[in-house]
Amino acid sequence: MSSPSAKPRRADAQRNYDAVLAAAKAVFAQAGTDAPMEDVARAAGVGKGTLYRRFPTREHLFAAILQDRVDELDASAQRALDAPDVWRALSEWLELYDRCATEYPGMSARVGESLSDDTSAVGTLCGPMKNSFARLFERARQEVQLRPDLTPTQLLSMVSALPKDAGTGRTPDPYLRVVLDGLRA
Amino acid sequence: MSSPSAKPRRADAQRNYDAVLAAAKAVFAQAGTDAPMEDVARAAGVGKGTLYRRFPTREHLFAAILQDRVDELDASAQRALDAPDVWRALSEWLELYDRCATEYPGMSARVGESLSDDTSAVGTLCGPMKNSFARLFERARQEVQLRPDLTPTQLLSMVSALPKDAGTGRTPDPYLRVVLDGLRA
DNA sequence: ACCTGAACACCGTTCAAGT
DNA sequence: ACCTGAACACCGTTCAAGT
Repeated sequence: MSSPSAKPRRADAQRNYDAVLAAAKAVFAQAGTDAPMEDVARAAGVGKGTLYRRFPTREHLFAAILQDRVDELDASAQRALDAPDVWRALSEWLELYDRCATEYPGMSARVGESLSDDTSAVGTLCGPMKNSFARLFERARQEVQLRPDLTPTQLLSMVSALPKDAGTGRTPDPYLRVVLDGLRA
Repeated sequence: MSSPSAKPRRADAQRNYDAVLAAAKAVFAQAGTDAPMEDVARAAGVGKGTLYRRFPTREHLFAAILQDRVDELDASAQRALDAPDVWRALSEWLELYDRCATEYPGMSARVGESLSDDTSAVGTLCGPMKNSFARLFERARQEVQLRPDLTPTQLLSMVSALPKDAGTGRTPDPYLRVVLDGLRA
């Protein structure tokens, strides 16, 4: 979809970028989003300086990790605009959104916090997706009564902040169901 | 209500305990729950060692800070058991709960995470309150239809995790309204 | 019994030296 | 242009020395 902000050029730099990204996914999936950056560098087989050169902050790393997922969600929201049952499409999209970072402990909560900050790396990454979702949300308003006191972005923040009970991969998530039911005016 | 776990005996120790607690409230209110422990010690006018002697972990400090509020909530839940309109009482109690730590940025999210861990300081502190709330919750079930797939503690975790939009002290919180509406089966 | 602050450990971040 | 790891900084945590 959209190209990552500024990919490095040299071959070894690209290799390191990829290695760090892959290592970060593995480390954060296993040890959560608070895992030491040092562990990521080691797992990638690069020096700490290289890690920081490619990803100036932890959050830049998160944004890179989420890139593909967010692009998919963006595309999915656009497709949903033409769905016959918009409420159903909205619900299903939110189920996808709810799961999109569950393999990284602590990630969803972080996303929820930075989502409405457009200056943050994750906030910037999510800009297009937020716009697509907002359109879907507004269209859903025309079909079903949605409560008027919640913006689309607030809804996303709320879903991101939902507890993620370990183990119980129950589908659909009871927490999300509360939100979906409560969303209707 | 219940007495704090193990208060120190000597006068100076007691003074330090109180000073640290007061300082922690001020510092965490101003700089959030991630503020350096060092800042708390300095604000209290004690050495770092004294802080750690009284509060072995950051979370013990949180538990001490929340003590009074949680006791009040506990008492309030017990009173609510006799309310004429239990659903209304439940709603109002959850509004209190929702606000109970808002002056400390990041605190609610932390409470939500440790709430179901009975071995944690905050989880232990909240034990009695959780029990009182569970009774209120079960009584509400008899009056109104509540969704069956959510335990009382899950509900509390969910409310604690709700985004706290800075500035807008809107009452009642739109996020909580979503939860309350979505709670009815 | 309790207090203090120096000492240690850990980790995020920077940067001089090297390729 | 990029990589590396030593160096620095910050802060949580411990503990020897002192009252």
